[in-house]
Amino acid sequence: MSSSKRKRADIDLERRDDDVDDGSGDHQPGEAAPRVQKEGQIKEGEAQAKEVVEVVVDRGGDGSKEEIKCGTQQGGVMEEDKQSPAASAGNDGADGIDDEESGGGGTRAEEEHMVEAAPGDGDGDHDHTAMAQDELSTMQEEMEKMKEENKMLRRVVDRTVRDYYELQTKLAAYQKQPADQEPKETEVFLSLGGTAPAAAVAEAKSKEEQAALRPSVGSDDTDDGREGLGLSLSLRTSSYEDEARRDVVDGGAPDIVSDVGKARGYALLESSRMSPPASGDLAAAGGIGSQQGVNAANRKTRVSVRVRCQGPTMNDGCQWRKYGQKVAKGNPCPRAYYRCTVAPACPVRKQVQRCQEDMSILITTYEGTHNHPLPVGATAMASTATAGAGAATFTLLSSTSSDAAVSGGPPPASSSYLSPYLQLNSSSQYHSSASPLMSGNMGGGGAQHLSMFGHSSALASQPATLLKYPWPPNPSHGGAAGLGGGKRPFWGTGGVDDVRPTPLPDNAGTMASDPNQFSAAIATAISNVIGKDGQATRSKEGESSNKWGVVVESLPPHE
DNA sequence: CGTCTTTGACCGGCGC
DNA sequence: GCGCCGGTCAAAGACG
Repeated sequence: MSSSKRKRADIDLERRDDDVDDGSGDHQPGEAAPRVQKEGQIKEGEAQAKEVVEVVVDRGGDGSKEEIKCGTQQGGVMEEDKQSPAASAGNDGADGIDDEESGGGGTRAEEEHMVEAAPGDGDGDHDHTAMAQDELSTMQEEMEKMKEENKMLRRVVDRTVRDYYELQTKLAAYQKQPADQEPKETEVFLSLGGTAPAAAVAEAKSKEEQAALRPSVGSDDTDDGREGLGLSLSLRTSSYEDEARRDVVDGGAPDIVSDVGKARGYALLESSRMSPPASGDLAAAGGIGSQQGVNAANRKTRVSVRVRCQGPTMNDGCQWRKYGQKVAKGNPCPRAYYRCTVAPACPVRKQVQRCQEDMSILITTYEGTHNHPLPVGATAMASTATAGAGAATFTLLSSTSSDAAVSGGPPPASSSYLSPYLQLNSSSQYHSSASPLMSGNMGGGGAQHLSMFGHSSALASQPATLLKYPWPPNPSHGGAAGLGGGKRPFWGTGGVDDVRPTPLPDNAGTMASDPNQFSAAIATAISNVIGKDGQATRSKEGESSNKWGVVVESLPPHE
């Protein structure tokens, strides 16, 4: 990753901080439970701040200025403000309007005041007055537009929040179903991209929702393929075999690819749990004499992540050893098999395969549960472990396409269902912290489809400070530090030292600078949310906020 | 020299 | 029972 990219991430981060302050007031990180509530409460006010954030996201996501204008109008103004200081006179006013608007103000009088004041800051020339008037009228029009958009956004957010809570309830109920009553496994599809996976979209109800929502959310976009980053999550039941097949099929879904083709960050997560692992599974994993025996248990937990990635594999923070490669039927691209080498007996494996339709998309499927402390940077497989263990840990992780990877953070103790989204937003310097436009029903047998696509980030209020320590500040996560076996740091470039408690901008920038990292983080987040059982919502603070290893070791007996 | 990747062979599950 | 296919093993080679 280039230094320029990193720098931009830092800048965005700062901006975001400001935005958060403007819009959401002061949220304290780590208060996840109240946070959930807060989401609903601030949703209206957040609509504005959201958009600001969103712009930053879009820009970062595509790394081009053009992308920026795909954001909301407010965002565009903001961007101009940033990019061309020369035009700061008018833009400052616009910026101010943004703030006023978010605060519920944004009246015409205020607007005039702003605009007139701006030139005054310059030279105060009378000739500029006429120009200012023109500008004023233009801005008034923009304001009207913005207001309309805001209304739409608020409606969307309202609905989203309602849906979310409804869904959350259903999800909890669903996850509490006894394993033996669940012959089918649950799949979770998460996609970061312009659109939801085709398979997921196929669900009628979800489709409806998306159809209804997308226009409103994406209305600001000037180009279709660039809806920026979207996040969609679907949950459904299916047979294990089907899932395996879908690994290929989904990847090949034309509509996905087409959309993905333009979205920088894309990830699809697929989490499967045939049934909760027996309590002995981990023990077996730990003692793995025969991996075969363990595999059966391990396979109960599968997480598939699709990330647009140029490298042969995405760096998810763990160490892997390739032990095989095979050309799977239906996809000419060979599938590589990796084994976790963090611990000698770790049963976790992953399969990496390029998407047939879009070679730039890497489909990584993690399988199994780690039997060792995980590097905080571990991505989906970490989540797998967590999910399998039923622990409510969420982590942000990184996955770079090549070397360096910074990872995400120790979960806020909360680990509430919402936390991932919050995390998502908190870390989405570049990626859309979309308003979780969740739709669909958990209806029996049916597919649940959660989609968070688009632009506004209903959850943007989450303080960026959550990212301050994407890794446990506590060196005792030594699992991570030592996980490389002393060979290689999990975070490529600088080794462990580099990633220590560096303040927010650094790591956040790193993550933000790599869409893949973020995608993987999201995947992990969602995976965790889905993977954990209902119990997870209780958020066993001590454990979940501890390190991964602890989580793994504290498997609920009933699991 | 140790570690990792490559690659062909082998094994087990599944469908016909 | 047979063949296909996915997954794994293990020897050989590559690399630092």
